[in-house]
Amino acid sequence: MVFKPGEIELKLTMIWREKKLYRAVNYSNKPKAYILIEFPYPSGERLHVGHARSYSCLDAVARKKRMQGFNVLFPFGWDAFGLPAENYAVKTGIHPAITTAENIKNSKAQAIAWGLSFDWSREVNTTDPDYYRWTQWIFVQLFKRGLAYKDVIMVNWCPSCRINLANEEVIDGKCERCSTPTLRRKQSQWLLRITRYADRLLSDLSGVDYREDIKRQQVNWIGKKEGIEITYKVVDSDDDITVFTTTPVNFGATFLVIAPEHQFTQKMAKTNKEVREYVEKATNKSERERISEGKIKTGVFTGKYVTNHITGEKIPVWVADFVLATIGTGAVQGCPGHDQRDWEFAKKYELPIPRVVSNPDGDAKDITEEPYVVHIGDKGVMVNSDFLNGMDFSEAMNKTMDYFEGKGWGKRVVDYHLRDWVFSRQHYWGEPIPMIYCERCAREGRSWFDDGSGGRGSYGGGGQEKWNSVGWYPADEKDLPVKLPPVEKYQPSETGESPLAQVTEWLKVKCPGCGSIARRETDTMPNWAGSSWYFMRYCDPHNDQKLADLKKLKYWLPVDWYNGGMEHTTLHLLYSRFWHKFLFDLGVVPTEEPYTKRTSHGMVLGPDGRKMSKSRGNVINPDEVVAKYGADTLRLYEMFMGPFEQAISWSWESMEGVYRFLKRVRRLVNINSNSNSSQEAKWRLARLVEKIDKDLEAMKFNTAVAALMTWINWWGSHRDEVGKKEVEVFVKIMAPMAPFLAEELYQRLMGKTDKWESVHVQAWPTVKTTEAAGRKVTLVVQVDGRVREKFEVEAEKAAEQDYIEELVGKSEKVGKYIAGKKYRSVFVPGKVINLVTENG
RNA sequence: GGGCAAGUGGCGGAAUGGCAGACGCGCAGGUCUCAAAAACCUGUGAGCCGAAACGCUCGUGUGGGUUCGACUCCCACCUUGCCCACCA
Repeated sequence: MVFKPGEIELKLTMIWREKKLYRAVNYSNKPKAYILIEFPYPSGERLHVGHARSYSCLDAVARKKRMQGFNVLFPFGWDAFGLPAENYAVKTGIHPAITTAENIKNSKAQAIAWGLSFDWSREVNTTDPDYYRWTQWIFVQLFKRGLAYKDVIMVNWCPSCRINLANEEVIDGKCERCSTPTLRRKQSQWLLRITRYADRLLSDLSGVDYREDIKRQQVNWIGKKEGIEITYKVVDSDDDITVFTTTPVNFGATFLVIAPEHQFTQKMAKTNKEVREYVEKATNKSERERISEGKIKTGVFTGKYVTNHITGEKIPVWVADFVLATIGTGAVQGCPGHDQRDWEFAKKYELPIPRVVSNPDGDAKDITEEPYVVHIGDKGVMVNSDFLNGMDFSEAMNKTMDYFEGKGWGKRVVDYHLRDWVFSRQHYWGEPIPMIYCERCAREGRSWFDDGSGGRGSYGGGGQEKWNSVGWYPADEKDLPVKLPPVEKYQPSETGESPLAQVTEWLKVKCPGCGSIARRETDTMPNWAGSSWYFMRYCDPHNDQKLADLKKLKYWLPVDWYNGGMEHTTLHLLYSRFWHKFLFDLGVVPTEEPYTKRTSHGMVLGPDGRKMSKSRGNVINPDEVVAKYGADTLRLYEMFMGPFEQAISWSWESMEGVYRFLKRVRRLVNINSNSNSSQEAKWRLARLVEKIDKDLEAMKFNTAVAALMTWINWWGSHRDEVGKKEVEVFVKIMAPMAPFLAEELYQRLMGKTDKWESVHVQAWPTVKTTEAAGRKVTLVVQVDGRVREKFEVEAEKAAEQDYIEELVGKSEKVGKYIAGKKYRSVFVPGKVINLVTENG
């Protein structure tokens, strides 16, 4: 008998679609379950086996929950803006919208063929103007609340892609996409003030159920640090320099170092040739060069001094490129005894290295031979520090902050590793940033903020504290979306301007402020924009009045379970939490946090154990698997291959094993003709139902499949013991994992009836309905911790110590070991009895 | 340099305080067959005793500890993987 999954799967797909089995119903009185998987980029390569893994697993969860009586929302869509389509357009001249539509069509066909139970009526596509209208609307709200602002910043420029990259997109000094070393250059960019939400993004983590390592990564990325900003006055000058520190080592500060980009450096460069030359050299270096030069410290003395408040000593001010302008205040006080970089710098330029912290466990080396590096939380006792002497390192920090604040030398501040989000891209295939710049208003000092009733200024206060918004207006909300116009060339210009800058007709727009001719913003949004709120749109995907109706959002949000890649833990997850909190503050969404629970899947590696890539030739095509073995085999194998969160290599042999299993199930069900089941069959099945339910919730898909296999193995050798009713139960619990075969077998079991009913809308079997009496367990007898005997007893009896002791007393085997010895017993009901002899 | 995770048969892995190696792959033997494939059955951590059964010892990276009992908990170390990183 040859098992040909293809035809049957196609037939069932058609029926399921027709019956609309997977529709999520707004406001149903069933309990809701919103299960979300990250929507993919529809690439020309289509969906790969990695997608199949996490989709299959979460689909099994969604299907099970549906059978358990939940109103399940399990939606899907496309994160379709992105470089591949644009690069393809640059090469071929074909509009990205055309390739994107084609790719979506193909990828969607795959998802359907895999039997994923998405509610396709809620499909979203970030490149659809009806969708990005609301992405733009959110940007406008951010602008109006002062959370979107323009600033000239150093950006990472990829000379090959001709695009500015966010810091997050630069890996090892190289472009994330093409691995070309990036360069630094200045550009005016839109930024989102995510830092204003840093505290809430951090503290609200305590209320969500994210996997521990995911939480930790978010905490580290936000990187909250408490410290003190100390302002030093430059001797014989009106200038001052502010440093940030988290350590109480002021008695050991023997110099100051400032970044090449620092204001005071720029000022000195005008008059000091050495400084000028150093700055030029340093700023021309690419990020990559700076990193690769690593530990070799270079610097130049400015010729200026400041006075160390606490020691009264004159200390020199240096410029060095190991100090980064974007971190802290762009200036540090050098405490060479207790910081690796300061120590190397002091060694090279022969600056004094005093010790102000001692190691309570004893110092091995002289401080000029080796620094004693301490951070808050480390062990350390203050020395040579006057009133701090003898204090613990952390205690001394508190004392120092109080003391400096009291003297007016500095103030306590909280600093974050998190930076504001660079939101501009000079690309075509992205959402146009819906802003308008008017030269005339700029000249005359007008902006959206001081237009109208005057109430806007208070919103704008936050925005204007750091940038000059004059001349800027958001597009009128009635005019959204600002649609992408057709262009002739998709390539960004050499100057780094977006391709949109060439579309003169589109550029020209009436200024909302003064009515004269103004110019549209030509930058587009980054990839992260559309994906920052898509889970809201699924709740109400066709709304043309709002991004989604609040009542529907109240019903569906928060997402109960969100699964996605570990690589999105710091960026996408943080960005979408930020937007969600912002929209919560506006009253647009009903909850503070978007996702109740977040999990992550592991990668599927090639058979050689390495990441799949075209160039290595180790890519497994899921379509090939489906064509040859059927979708159920693909699904079940990807669940079975190993722990969900772990990276696993593809193995054709293991996959064959799963295929064999499915064939066995089919045969056993088809040849079964018993009407009654044995007691053992019943309790085994009851145990299986419980196990599958628990394993799917705990994401232990591999052991869930193994449990199905164990049952089938038992059935195979006890064929007379399984009756029709139990076969039906088995088919039902298999349905979430192998939906096609389960449906086929269920229909055969039901026979021809007037009313066709899918297995996937049947109630999930409960232990009660399967009559789980008479269950046996193995009780282990140990003597001094070693296994000496096993009893097969009924589950209830296994909990009775007297009964077990009696059995033990009768056992010859055990008797051999305890003969003539006194012992006491440790009894664990249902599991083990350990006889501990007195001198054993 | 920092953070996180993980080390178990020939391989992927199971067991998270109570029978170590579930389940699958692979391998060996067998049934069916003219033969092969498929399918099915049996065995499969290492070692010892033995004709066999029964039995015994060792065994989850290394060393220590807690416990009646440790792959599981604690301490130290070694190794690997991933993420972050001149973060003041």
